[in-house]
Amino acid sequence: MKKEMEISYLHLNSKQVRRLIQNMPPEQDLYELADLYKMFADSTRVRILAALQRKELCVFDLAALLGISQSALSHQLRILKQAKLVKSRREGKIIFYSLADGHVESIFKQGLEHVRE
Amino acid sequence: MKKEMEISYLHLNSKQVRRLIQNMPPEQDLYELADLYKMFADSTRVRILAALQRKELCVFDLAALLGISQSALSHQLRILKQAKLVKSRREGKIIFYSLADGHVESIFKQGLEHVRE
DNA sequence: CAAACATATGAACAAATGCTCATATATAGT
DNA sequence: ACTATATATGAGCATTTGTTCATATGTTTG
Repeated sequence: MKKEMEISYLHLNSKQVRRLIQNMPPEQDLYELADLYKMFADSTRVRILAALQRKELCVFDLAALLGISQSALSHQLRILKQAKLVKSRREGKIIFYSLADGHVESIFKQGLEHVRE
Repeated sequence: MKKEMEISYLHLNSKQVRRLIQNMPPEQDLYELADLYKMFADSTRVRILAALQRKELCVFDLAALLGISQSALSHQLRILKQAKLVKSRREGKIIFYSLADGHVESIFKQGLEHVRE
């Protein structure tokens, strides 16, 4: 009987690796995680979210503030809304966007901490 | 003299919006933030990072574990390494990869919390 | 209702991304 | 030195992504 080895190399059948597989988050969660972070993976969207951290803003102000076209902004807002990261409310002609919940802010802050070392 | 209005619409010159701009994180940080989250924005990379959360693994085991080609994995590991999210150490022919620091884990967990509501 | 304003959307296109295939590099064993 | 093993890398390709341009939708005002 060989005794257990401590290396993991080519040990896909060993207890260690089987346990590792079982302890991994469900595949589904990992795909959703990637989808969530995709929202933060574009500088335009990150800048939008950063601006909305302070207060709600209308599309026109957001576009001017970030220096991007109304159309590009609108496309990105739609994406962020589908991902439930922002919400909107209408007031007459104007539509105000704001962050959907606190998670966005905490994800944001966590990332900044890492970036700033 | 008009008195201050409470709506923000078309108020790019107002105090409110000027303050908002000043309070935003520096542009540079936002670009780096997007680059950081790009690493988490692909399901292959997320799965790699998830596997490495438990323990270091060699390329061969990782590929088998995740069911992806050695080449695809190697390309992604290079990307993750350049982003300083993983590190590697050689032991003979074998190269073991592990997470570079605790930030990866906390970013990971934070995202999962959001995904799981 | 017509005109002006605020935002949304579809098509088209360029750039970025992730994979595969073939090949290169590095190490170990004989 | 030769071969096998483990990992890395470059080129090519298909897919995805973000933008622009033109146009559509919705809302207020005269």
